[in-house]
Amino acid sequence: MYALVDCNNFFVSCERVFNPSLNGHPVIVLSNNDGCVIARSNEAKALGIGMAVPFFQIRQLVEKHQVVVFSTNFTLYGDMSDRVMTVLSELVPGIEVYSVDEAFLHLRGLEKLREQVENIARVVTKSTGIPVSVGVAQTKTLCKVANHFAKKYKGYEDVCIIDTEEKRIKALQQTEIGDVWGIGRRHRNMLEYHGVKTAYDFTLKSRAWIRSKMTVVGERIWRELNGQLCLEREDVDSGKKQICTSRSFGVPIVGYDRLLESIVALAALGVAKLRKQKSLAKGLYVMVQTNRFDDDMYKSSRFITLSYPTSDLAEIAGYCRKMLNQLYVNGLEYKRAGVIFQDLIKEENAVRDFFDPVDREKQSRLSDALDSIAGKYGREAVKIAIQGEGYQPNIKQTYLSKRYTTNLKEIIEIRV
DNA sequence: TCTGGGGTCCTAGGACCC
DNA sequence: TCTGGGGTCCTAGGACCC
Repeated sequence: MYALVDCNNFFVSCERVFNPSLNGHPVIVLSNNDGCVIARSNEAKALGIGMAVPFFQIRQLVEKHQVVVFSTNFTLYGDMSDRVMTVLSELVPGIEVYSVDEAFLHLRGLEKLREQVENIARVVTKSTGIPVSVGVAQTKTLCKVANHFAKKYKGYEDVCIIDTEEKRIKALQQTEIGDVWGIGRRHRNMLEYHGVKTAYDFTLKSRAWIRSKMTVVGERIWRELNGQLCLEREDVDSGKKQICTSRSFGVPIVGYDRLLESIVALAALGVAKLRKQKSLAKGLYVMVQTNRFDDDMYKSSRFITLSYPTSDLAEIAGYCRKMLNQLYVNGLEYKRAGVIFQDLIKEENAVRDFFDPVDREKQSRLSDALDSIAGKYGREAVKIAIQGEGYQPNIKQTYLSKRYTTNLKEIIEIRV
């Protein structure tokens, strides 16, 4: 049996841990640039504040109901996520971290299932302050269904278990097709057009029909809902397959030099992630874009395959410049840019090439030195010249909370 | 005025090879 | 007149997720 543990309103819950007076009040967390809503407390949901709604559209509502607003604080949420995952991994034989606020657990046998799972939830909340919901079933997709019920209906007390055929059918009959994991807006419309309203209707269609309409992706969902496990264990050690760093700019960027600085700064963030998982990139992708809500939006990208895989920022910055030369159109206001590293390989699998013009040993020693300085003094301490002095992240964070758990200067204060 | 960021997986279709 | 066909690799883009 699998269990899906999902942190309730995760980012809001993180803020509440350090600010318990927020309990019972409507709270929301905003995306980068304070652009739109990415987390809501139950009270905020009850006010009708939707997910991903632009902040400016709900300003009045926020003022009227005194909704407490936070800018996104990923340093804090990332650290809290690590804590939750650590606690979970100590409680069960196997864990697959699926996202910042969710993990699939491999349960210990079937005995006292409910007791076992309730205990997991209790321990997590007690040791981290984060409330969770748990869905238990035979397949991951059914766990998602169960989790949905655990969240939706008070009666389950945060734990829903689907362990009989009867419960499976009943749960699927009460699940709208659009709420099934893996069914997005497109497929929902298509399925509803064909009379498939619930998850149960979906399972009654023939496998061949599903496959012809939705490829193997749909077929997997169909099998999982029917109780056949097909989303197997993820390879935990594999690391990310691509690393993507992109930003929207609060203030648009004009001019080649500023844009290049921003792109290299994004590449620097990506390189940090790349080096952390000890990978090298063979493919590099750079993207620039003007305002996506304009009719005449300009969006363009370039991809190159590197002759020699690397994680060296100076070298990558050189490629960024080459690609930007091809992408750049003078006079535009750029609102967004991104750098993606693809075709990642592990450092230890890199093959030294006789014709490689770069001394990789030396380059690697330099990068290691930079990493260790960054480790002590922060990523801002050392930069390469092309990043420029003037580059600011250019991000609005009006309602930022403190980094309670990772920065000594911002540690929680207790007054008595 | 103001509209996120980081991922995964799959397919179609072109290029190229034998 | 008749003008192969199968395999593989690559890339762009769709769809979805949190």
